[in-house]
Amino acid sequence: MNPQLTEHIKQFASPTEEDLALLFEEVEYKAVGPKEFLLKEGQFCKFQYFVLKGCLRLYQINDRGNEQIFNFGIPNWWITDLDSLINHTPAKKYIQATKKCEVLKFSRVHLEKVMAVSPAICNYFRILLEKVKVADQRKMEYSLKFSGEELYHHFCSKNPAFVQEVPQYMIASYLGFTPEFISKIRGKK
Amino acid sequence: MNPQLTEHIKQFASPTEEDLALLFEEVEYKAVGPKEFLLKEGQFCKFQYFVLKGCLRLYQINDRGNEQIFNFGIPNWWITDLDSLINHTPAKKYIQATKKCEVLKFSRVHLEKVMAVSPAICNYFRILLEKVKVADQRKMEYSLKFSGEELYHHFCSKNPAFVQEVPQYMIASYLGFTPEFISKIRGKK
DNA sequence: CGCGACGTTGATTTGCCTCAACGATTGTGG
DNA sequence: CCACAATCGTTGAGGCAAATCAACGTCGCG
Repeated sequence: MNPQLTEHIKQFASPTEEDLALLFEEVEYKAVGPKEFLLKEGQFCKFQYFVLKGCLRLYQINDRGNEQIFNFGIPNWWITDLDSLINHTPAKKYIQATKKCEVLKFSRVHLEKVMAVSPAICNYFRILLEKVKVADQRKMEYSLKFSGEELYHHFCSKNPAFVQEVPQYMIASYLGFTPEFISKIRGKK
Repeated sequence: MNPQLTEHIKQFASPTEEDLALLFEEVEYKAVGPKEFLLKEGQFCKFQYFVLKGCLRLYQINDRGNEQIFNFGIPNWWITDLDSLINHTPAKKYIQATKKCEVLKFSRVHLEKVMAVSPAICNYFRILLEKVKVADQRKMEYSLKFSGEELYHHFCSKNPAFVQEVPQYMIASYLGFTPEFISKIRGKK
């Protein structure tokens, strides 16, 4: 029964004590070292991770050998490879800690059981997914209406603390740029 | 109690008769003419639409006056401006029929009431949102790993029927291209 | 210290956009 | 039923933003 996650759930839904008891019936606390992997390409993803501390990234290596970062997992957020998780296919992605992390590890099987009976927990995840959808949509919107330079500055202004914490080349990858391009933007003044 | 939507829900969840009765307690069937709007910029979006027939698009006009299409609403799918809907802000987007359509109109207030008490209906929407997330993620993945030409051909091969049904410039907008660019790709052979 | 990871800088290339002019098709009113 | 406009698609010339390629600087760490 982790207070940090409990608190997070209560921000969006109103679980009963029973809901929470059921949810935490099966959970594993896990400390993760820097560069450690929670998922590698080819594995079947069977878990969702709630990030307590640190930062992880979900990425993929494309045909040209370049990394492509889809999401970061920051404290009070979830990270998983949803495609592999829900379609029961081998992952094409990696989940890796960018620094020392602490996470809660939930099996998908368990979470599905919980969601089937608890409207509160189900609603919690639904609401998170809706927020994710809005965020993704805004990202698309910005990437079309801003120039690369504007996009980078916008991202930095919205996430001033975050950009300090991860290497620049990961920001580049997340925004869909080359590391050189970011470097040139920064060199401009 | 619409059979088409009932059938769709049962593909993903197991609602009781009571769940369905509650859901359909408040719903409006609506015929929509070509180019008719279900939402315009500046309005507060308060509804989610289930598409029975036809095709709609969710789009936005950006600073340079260009249309930017985020989603299409095709039969057996939902369409709404989620950002406006969940954040209670004025919409920056339009929802417009690309042809003659039939939709079911549900108010968000009602759906939230239903989801609060029915795990089945809540799970239905959660599962759809998960699928949407996976689809969005794949779109991002492709847009980075494919060239424009490959992206277009990939889209056409995955949606052969759909590309026949909507004007080419909408496909262009959805994929993030200019109409001229698509035209040039097609001219290549 | 020396190596590897990360960042910088410059020269060059390229994929796609912009702008402009010109068909083809549809539909609408006279 | 035709004239005309509006809508949609095509084609070409030219430009630009960002990628690529390559070389070098810098920092932290075993």
